Amino acid sequence: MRSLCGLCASASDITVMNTLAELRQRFSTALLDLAGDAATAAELAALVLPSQDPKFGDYQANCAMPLGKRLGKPPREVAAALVERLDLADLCEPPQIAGPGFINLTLRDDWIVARLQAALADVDRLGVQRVAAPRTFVLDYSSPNVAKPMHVGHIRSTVIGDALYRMLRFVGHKTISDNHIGDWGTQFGMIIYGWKHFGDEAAFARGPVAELSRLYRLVNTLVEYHEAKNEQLPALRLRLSDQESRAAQLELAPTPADPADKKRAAKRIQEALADLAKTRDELADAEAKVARIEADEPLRKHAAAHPNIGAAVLAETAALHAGDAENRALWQRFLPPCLAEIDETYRRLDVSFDHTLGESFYEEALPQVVRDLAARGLARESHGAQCVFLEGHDAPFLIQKQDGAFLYATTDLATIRYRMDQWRPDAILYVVDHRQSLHFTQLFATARLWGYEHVEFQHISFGTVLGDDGKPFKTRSGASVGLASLLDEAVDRAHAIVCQNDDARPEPLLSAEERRTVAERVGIGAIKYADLAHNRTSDYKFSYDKMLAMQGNTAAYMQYSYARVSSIFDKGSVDAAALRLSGAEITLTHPAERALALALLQFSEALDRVLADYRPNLLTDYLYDVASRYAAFFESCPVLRADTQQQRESRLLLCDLTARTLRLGLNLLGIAVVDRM
RNA sequence: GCGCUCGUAGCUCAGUUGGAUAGAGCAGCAGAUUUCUAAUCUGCGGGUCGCAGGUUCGAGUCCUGCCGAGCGUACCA
Repeated sequence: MRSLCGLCASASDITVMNTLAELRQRFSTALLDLAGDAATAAELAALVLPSQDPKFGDYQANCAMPLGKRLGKPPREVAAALVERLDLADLCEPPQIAGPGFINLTLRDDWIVARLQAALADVDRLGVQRVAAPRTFVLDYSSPNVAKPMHVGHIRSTVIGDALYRMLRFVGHKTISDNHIGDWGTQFGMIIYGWKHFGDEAAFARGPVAELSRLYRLVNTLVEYHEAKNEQLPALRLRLSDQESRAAQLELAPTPADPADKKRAAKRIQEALADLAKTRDELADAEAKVARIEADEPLRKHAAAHPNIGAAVLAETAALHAGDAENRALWQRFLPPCLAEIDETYRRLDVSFDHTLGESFYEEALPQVVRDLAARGLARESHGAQCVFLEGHDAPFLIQKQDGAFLYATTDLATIRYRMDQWRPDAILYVVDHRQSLHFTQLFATARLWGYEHVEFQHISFGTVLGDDGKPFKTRSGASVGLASLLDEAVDRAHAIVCQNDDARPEPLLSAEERRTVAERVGIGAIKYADLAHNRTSDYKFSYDKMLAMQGNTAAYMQYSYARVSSIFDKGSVDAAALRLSGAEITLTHPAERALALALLQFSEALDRVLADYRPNLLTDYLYDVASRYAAFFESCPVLRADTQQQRESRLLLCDLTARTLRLGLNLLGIAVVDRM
């Protein structure tokens, strides 16, 4: 229960100064003698929420219904008693009781304006307060394998992790990002083996990473070939014949008389046929893979010359781990260019890390981890492996293999110990795809048994990036898509769109140089925003057309909205900074002004919601709402041509705050804006 | 077999500890441009929220069962 409380307190108690928090505070006070105790009052006060429909006001309190039930009184009566006790006169119009006992709240315009003026004066933070009790967060995200190029699978972890890092830091927490790269695994065995047998010194000199990825691909192909030929094909053929006879048996069995049994039998046949079809597909794939290599003369020769390549690669890896001088030297030589390559991708993505402590960093600590867990009776031997058996799990958590090698479980445990010793965090967040949830459940359970009880471990899991066919995003030939080429494609498409639109103008706005800058920001932004705008836990379909669309909830639309607002200041030769200091005031007369103002007021509430459950899409939703309201305002409220000087200045202030809210919000998501596009 | 995630408009997706008449974009239809950037905006049509029960003042949201999809499930990470 205590750990759950720790969870609830997590990152969400951000500011007592936002409107929602202020309302809840006032309700909490008013509820105290109705509810009896402070805890119940706070719980009920949490039922004050933004209204979902403007006709119910700006906020609504839903607490009278549950409280009425608790007290055995009609909810409307309770609502009336509550309104009686509320001290909201400076904040709201008189509360309205509606329906079964909803209390609808409409903010006073002067209160909204006062808040916005304060936000305007706060250049960097737009009035968002820092948390009262900062916590220390370690964020673990991106974590690519360095010996192979980053691919589409790294987008979500990198982009979501970076956005959470930025937001947590912005609201005042201490944040430490640590890129747990894979720099010590089998993939290095592959390139070491590849270098020794197929390496090309001249090619390495020309382009080390290209040469190393060639070696990686070549060795991987050969390993997979022998695996397919020697293990997969026989196994699949065996399984196929088993499944064929089972399906035949089921089909021949007499149909049961009982309807329920009959249905079950039919289902079993259906399942057997589905299994059969799946096995046939797998077999066909494996056969095609083998055939492809045998049809390629150079590959066929390599394959024939290296029949035991799989074991040999593992031996090279083991030699590296054992301290073999030659392999260590090669590792030392290969690692820097690999790191430089991924750094280039991070530079383009505008992502950086405080630390990059990969698997190799923990190599020496691993034996001690196993000894320590065994000494405490947490780990024991089973089938020759060292295992932690956990309640509620059939399979144990393996921390050392039969052959003595360590696993990523071991490294993760060593990493936890290092991070706890070094940084004493309150929370460690792992931004890793959902398929690893069992691993993290076991890892966290083991870490707690190991003594790390008072730290919040969170697996920030996310869904898969899918292609058009609804299957994991791959190239036509089935290879994973390289991240660099993905970014190139998005930027190229963005460039075409930018040029097309700018050329269509009577007077093109942008130089060739500007077009390239805009395309880079729009293209990269599109990929990041599409990722962040989807619910973290669901899969989503990757589509360049959708993410680069100008309508809807996309980076391009948000960036365009920003550019449109900015252009007003250019067009009117208005110095926004000077205007802010001029004593000009916001006045809300038009409904569209008020709707925009209300949204601008709620920026910090949106951040609260994001960090309560680490869901960046709640910020994109908010920003899209701001942009939509700005569009409505822009249609119906002339700014530069306003009726009076006072109205002109008021509207310019709203524009200024809109622009800065969009820019800050996008920056917290790791997305850059442009002044013109 | 067991476990986790999911099923919302023709398509892609939102939906805040359970809140009032379930939203957005695309696609379809109808409009707005001598422009403050139309790369835009406005309006219309479109839903048995997989199915069936249950909990309650109130269920897309929680519980149970079923149907369907994906993922995981002892020595890869």
